Amino acid sequence: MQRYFTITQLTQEFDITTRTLRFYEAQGLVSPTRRGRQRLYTPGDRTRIKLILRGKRLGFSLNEIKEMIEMYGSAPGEAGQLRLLLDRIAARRAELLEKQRDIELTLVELDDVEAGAKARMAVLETGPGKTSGADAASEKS
Amino acid sequence: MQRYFTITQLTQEFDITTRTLRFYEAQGLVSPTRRGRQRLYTPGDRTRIKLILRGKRLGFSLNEIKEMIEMYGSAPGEAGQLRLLLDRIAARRAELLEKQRDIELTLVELDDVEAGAKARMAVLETGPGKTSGADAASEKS
DNA sequence: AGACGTGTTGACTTTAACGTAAAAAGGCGG
DNA sequence: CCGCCTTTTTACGTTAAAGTCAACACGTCT
Repeated sequence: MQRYFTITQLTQEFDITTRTLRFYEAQGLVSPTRRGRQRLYTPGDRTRIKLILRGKRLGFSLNEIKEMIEMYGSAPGEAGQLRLLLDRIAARRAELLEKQRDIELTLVELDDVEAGAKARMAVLETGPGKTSGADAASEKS
Repeated sequence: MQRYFTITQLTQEFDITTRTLRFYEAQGLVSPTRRGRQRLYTPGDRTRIKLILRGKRLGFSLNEIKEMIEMYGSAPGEAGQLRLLLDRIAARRAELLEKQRDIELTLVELDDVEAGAKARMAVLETGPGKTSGADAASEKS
């Protein structure tokens, strides 16, 4: 079990550049310890990086991701702070649910396009008889 | 039933600026017709705009969105083109499914954080007895 | 005709998220 | 000790996606 990761190990694992990791550090998203000048990433840092990349895949900005990560480590004690935290959680959850709906809609549409394409493929293979005019433009509210 | 939308109608409906719509037009994402110089958006243009915004919410770039929209309108006839189209559809679907998984993971984590916060709230309300050391840092592979 | 609101075009600026290049500092094998 | 490699720091460049600003073109209300 390896205690620390070097920067290049992580860049290879996640297919990113050193520039990216240093940039994330400059933005306060990770804070690797140092041996002299050299950065040493703990397994904890590594999971934070995974969280960052996941956030990016979902289209969140680095600032938003930073907020979310800070939620994770937060143990603010005070009641007002907790209320605020709960609000932020609710907001994020709403965004995520919207994204879920967006994805499902998009998947359905992709299915439609694929079905149409496959139908045309079939026609081409069996020899073009007569072009069927089934063109679903899908114009809803 | 209104035949056309003006640019400001759409900016108000979707909460974007005129600059944005003109930019999308410059990128070839929409092509409103003109009455003189003025842009007139059809219901079809309007749905395209909805598609664009949905794509943005999912973190796709305008170029990616353009590709996807072009898939929709595509009836390329030729077999090679259709193969290529099917490949692209498969690729997009894979991305979307990954995003789905990412979202589900994130939702679970949000649930965790929320549960922790609510627990601390409860302690604060009933009067702090003794701080329970149940701190789930969640360090998985 | 004058003023007003709305729309258009063009140019310049901004912001996020890195890329790229230069120079110096360790560490390490021969 | 020397050369080589990785890492670091600093600084400037780039790209996508708009924002901002200025000036001009319409239709129209009065």
